[in-house]
Amino acid sequence: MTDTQRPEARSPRGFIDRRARDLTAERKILTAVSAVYERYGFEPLETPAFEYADALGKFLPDADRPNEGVFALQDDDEQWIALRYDLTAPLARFAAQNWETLPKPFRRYAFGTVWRNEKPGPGRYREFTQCDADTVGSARPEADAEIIAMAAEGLVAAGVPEGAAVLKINNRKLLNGLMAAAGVADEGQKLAVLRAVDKLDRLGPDGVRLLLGEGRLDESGAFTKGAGLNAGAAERVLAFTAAGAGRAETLGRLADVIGGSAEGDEGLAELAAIDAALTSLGLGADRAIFDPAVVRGLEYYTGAVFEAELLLGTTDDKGQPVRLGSVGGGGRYDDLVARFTGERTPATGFSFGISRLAAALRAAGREAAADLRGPVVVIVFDQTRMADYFAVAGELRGAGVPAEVYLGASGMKAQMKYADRRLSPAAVIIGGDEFAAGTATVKDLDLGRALSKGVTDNAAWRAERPGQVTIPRAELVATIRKILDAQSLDSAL
RNA sequence: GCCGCCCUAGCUCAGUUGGUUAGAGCGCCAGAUUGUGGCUCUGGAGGUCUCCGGUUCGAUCCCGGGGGGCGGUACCA
Repeated sequence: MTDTQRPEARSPRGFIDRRARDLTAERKILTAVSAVYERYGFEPLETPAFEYADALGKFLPDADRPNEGVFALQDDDEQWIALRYDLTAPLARFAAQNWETLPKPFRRYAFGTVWRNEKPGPGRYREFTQCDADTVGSARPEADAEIIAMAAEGLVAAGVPEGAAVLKINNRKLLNGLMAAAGVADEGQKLAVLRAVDKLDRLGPDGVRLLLGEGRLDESGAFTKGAGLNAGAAERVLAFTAAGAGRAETLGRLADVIGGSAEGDEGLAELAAIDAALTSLGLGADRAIFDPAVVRGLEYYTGAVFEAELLLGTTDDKGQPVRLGSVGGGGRYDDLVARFTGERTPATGFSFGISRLAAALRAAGREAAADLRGPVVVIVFDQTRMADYFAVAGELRGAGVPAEVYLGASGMKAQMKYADRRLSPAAVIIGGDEFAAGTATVKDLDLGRALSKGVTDNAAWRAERPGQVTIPRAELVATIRKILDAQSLDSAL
């Protein structure tokens, strides 16, 4: 094979490899959040990674652009199938397909990988994990409130300290009512207003004012066409987005701004009911607030919308402050199942972006050091005694201690280095002396890690053999157990 | 998608106003230390200077295009 024929070892754009550090953290979050969902009475459901493209809805592949937004391919029966881009659309399909036999309302949670064929950015990939819970078949605002409460509890279970995250709640009907009152009837104009409001956190009121009016010229020189509202209507929209305060107080302020549109009043009533339910579920304004500036996606939400925002201050690899922003979101989508059945079916749900949540927690230094632990390494001192070494590893494993026999070809020095690099708590050394005496030498690597900080002289360091004890073979497991119980990795690192 | 910037060793980056042997730090490997990781010292390996084409006696450097990355913007279920 020549050089030019060799493939380059690289992962596709927007896709990343994730190692133990990330995976253990994500699994923990997944397990914790799932447990919360189950405690609220949601049953697990797994649906396929692929769906027929028309079932996914919005991004229908056509001959020209089959992969717009989704990863799609044509099956050998000529039908387009596509990788799911979230867990809600497959749920809508499942609910429609099995509606007759499902207990209603149907409450399920699901987690899994989703794929989006779009431009990757920092912390934004084309493949990631979501954990999602939905109630299908209940129009009650309490169903929304319960989803919100569950999301708040999920955050705590995932390791977010109380007070470090907030659920922001809004209702599409308010925005619709506002626009009706402001005289916005054109659908395109409505969308433009929603997009403008969605940018409030990034551009501020002045930027949004421009986008509500004629348009805005950004620093790269690109011009974004605005919604074309007149000044009075634009100010009315801005006043609406600024109405956030305490939950009850926000409701009062919004009532003033929206002023009696039928749809707006409906939205207000729903929010009032959500407020009451949240209060009885024990969620105060420190954990769930009304924020009129929350928009979420444009397409399918019909009522309440929610967003989970992390408030932890964090920095990236280079020490730059990072805005963590949203780690999950959801809302009410009363029309999604109707796409299949023709019958309006109320539904509401919430999704966590697990990878993003895990990355945020790691960035905030909330990662448990125990996640990084390697196994106890049994040093191969004598190639002819492999059976004995495997017996030692087996004994440790039997006692529930992760352990492995070194399977490389290198000498003892390299084996010690290997154990160190794996962040192993201990190494087991059994050589000629130990075999003869019926003993084992156990080296506490954590202790060495801690002591090494103050060591400058290599000869003395080696002579001392810190944390190393030779004990009767029968006491091996107990000795290792003692080292593990000390959990000295934190102080060693 | 559009606009701008960038791409030299595994990583972070020097450097060559186009000239023949391209550098550093960190990391990696080995020895000092015959059965012992982290400190120190010594040595070593590692580069088609992102790729393809053009200009040139000669291109890592100049020009064009591709790819990848970063930032802004648009979109974001």
